[in-house]
Order: sequence, then structure tokens, then C-alpha cells
Amino acid sequence: MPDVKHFDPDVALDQVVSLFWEHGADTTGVADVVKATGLSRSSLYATFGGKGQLYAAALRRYLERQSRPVFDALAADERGMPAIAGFFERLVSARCTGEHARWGCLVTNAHAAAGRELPEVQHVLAAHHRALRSAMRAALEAARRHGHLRSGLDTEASAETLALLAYAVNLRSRSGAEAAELLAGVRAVLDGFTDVTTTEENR
Amino acid sequence: MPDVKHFDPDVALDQVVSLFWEHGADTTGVADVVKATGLSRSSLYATFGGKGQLYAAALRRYLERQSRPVFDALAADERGMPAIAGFFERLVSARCTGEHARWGCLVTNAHAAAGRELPEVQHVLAAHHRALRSAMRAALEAARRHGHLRSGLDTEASAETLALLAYAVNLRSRSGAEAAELLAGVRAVLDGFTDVTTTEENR
DNA sequence: CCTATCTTGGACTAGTCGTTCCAAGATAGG
DNA sequence: CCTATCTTGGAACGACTAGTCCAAGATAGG
Repeated sequence: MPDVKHFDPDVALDQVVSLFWEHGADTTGVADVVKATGLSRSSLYATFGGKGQLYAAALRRYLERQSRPVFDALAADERGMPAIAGFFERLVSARCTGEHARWGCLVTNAHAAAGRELPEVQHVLAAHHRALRSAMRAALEAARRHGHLRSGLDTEASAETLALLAYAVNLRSRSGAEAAELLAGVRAVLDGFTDVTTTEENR
Repeated sequence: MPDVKHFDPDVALDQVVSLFWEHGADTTGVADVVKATGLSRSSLYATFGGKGQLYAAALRRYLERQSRPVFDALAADERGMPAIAGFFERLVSARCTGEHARWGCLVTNAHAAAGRELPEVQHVLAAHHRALRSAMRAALEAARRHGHLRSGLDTEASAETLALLAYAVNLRSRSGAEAAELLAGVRAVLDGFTDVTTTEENR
């Protein structure tokens, strides 16, 4: 058997995700990737292909490692409205403070960036949206079972609303929006979705 | 008096706005600007300065010529909820069909693009957000005077919500989101804000 | 140990980036 | 018409871009 890779493609891809996530894919050059990963250009191109494929791979990785676990936890959370409120509180907190403060979301950022028309990228954006919205729908259905929801509320449309709201939090937080401002905007939506007769215990 | 400009800086800047708006500022080179405007590099740099200043000028121009008139009309509209619903219907329509379909919003796109940390750019983003939210607040206050609003609704927080929603529509539409999907998401929020006892006449 | 086969470092290419510069051209007051 | 002053076209700049290529190095089956 011939030579084998002298590095772990998995950890390299994680480093690339961080690079593209923080600084934007457009403004990150292959030279930056080489410096950050410690790989040579040869290994990089042999393993991932060109920059476009590397970007698509980073998007897929972000969706699976960053987004998916959170979406799955939300979808499995049976608490109803408190689960949704908790999701947004954690989201705002992660976007405004800590290690990834002001980085936004790699997938959200991809909506405005170049390469959004590439089939591979479009597929990830669509998959991300489906996963986010269906997690929201599941959480809303749990809320409905608890009687938390206003009567006549359209679950499908409301799930879309909450997904849109998450994108907006990701976007605005990247440009320095204050956490309190974002949380107030989220709270107003959740209040509008909540059954007025059983509001108290869900705050 | 010496020589005067052989072109109109105003129409040139409008052409630059279109370029940055459609294709993104990061991926649009000075060569593209030269080609689109017909100007020479000399005239461009003498009139607007470097690419960064040109981008900032384009952002300001977009805010004043594209956003501001719509925001002002919304703020002055006394109809209440129908005014807000109309704003979003026109927004979704403009983002998904017609001349600027799938272009998104230049200011919204700027949130994810490079140069968002430049003071001049940040100032435009902040001004845009203030203008959008205060127009939403004015429209909500009109809605309150008409008795359209749910009792206990926080006008300031709800204005922030509607602003966030507009950003999300701009962002998602750029990546091909369907108009019906976006409208449903908007409708769910407006329904949540509306007084249930006087819902019928506002649809 | 040998060798076929893959990986690696890094030089290299062709093109593009934003920016500068200057001679030639245009303008309008005197 | 003359000339001071600005504008304009376009050549040129160094730095950077994504991507290619090959000799040297590493690996593990035979």
C-alpha cells in the first residue's frame, strides 16, 4: 500500500469551517486556508478539490455539526413553547457572546454571499431550511398538545415564521445588533402565538 | 473655470448601486464598475475615491433612494394593519418578481458581506435599521388607534419583530425562497399581533 | 530491503485585484 | 485665442487570486 495522508481531513475541514464562518468565504483566500490548516496546497486540492468544493463541504459540515444537533434537540423537546423560547435564548446568546460572537451563521451568511447559485450550495441552503422549519413545526405541535397555542394558529406558517426569525437573528447579530433588542423581537412573536388564557406559566 | 465632469455622478452611482446590489460588492471588481458605468478609472477614483468609499456611497444611495421612500410611506400610512400587510406584500413581490427579482436588499446583504466593520458602513446599517423600525412603530401605533392590535402588545418590541421579518424576507428571497412561503410566514406574525375580536375587516 | 504508489512542499503560472500616474484632451474665464 | 485647471483614457504597478505541476519524501505490501 502506498503512502497515507499525513493529516486528518476531518479536523482540517473543521478549521476551514471556522475560517469561512468568521471571515466570510469570499474574503478568505486559499492562502489563508493553507496557513490556518498547516496543509500544503497539494494536499488541500487533492483532498477537497478547488475552493468552491471546499466551501460546499464546509457548508455541509456546518449544517451537520452545528445546526443539525440543535434542530434535532428542538424537534425532540416535548415542552412546547418553553422549548422554542429556550432555542432562541440560546441562539441569541451564542450569536452575541462567547467564542463565536458576531460570526452569525455560516448558512445564513451564504444567502448573501457569492456562489449561492451553485447547485451544491443551493442544496445545502434548502436542506438547512427544511430542517429548521420542520424542527420548529415539531416544537409547535408539542406546544399545541400542551394547549399553549392560540386557537386558529397555522402551524406550518408559524414554523416558517420562526425559521425566518432565526435567520434574522443570525444576520443582525453579525452586524452588532444588541441581544436585548433581538430577544424583544423574538418575544413579541412568541407572545402572539401563545394562547392568552394560559400565558402565565410559559414565561 | 477649468474643465467640468463629462458625466453625471448621480446616474453613475445609480449604476454602481445596481451592480453591487445584483452581484454583491465583494465579487464586483473595479473593472466591472468601469465597464458598467463607461467611466475611466481616473474619473471613478477622482469622483468617489477607492472601492470602499464607492461601496459606502452606494449603500447610502440605496438607503435614500430605495428604502427611505418606502419607509416614509409606511410611517405616514394611517390605515394600521392593512398598511403593514401591504408593505410586506409589496416587499415579497419586489424581491421575488420583476426587475430586481432575487437581488435581495443591498443593505441586508451588507450584513454578511466584507467591510461590515468599517465605520461608514456600520453607520448606514444602523441608520437603515432605525428608519425601518421606526416606520414599523408608526404603522403599529396607527393600528393601535384603530383598535387593530391585541391588548398588551409591546409596540416597540413588535416593531423590532417586523423589521427582523423584513430582513429575513430580503435574505431568503435572494436564495430563491418562494413568495407564498414568505407571505405565509409574514401573515402568521400579523395574525398574532391582531386583536382577535376585530380580525375580519383587516384581511 | 525494495519498489510501486500515494502524499507533500513549494515553485510557478496566468489572471485579476485595487490603485497610481501621466500625457493628452476638454473647458471656460480673461 | 490663450492659458490655467480640471478631466479623461489608458498604461503600468505590485500584490494577490485560484489553481497546476513536479521532484522529493513517506508509506506499506511483497
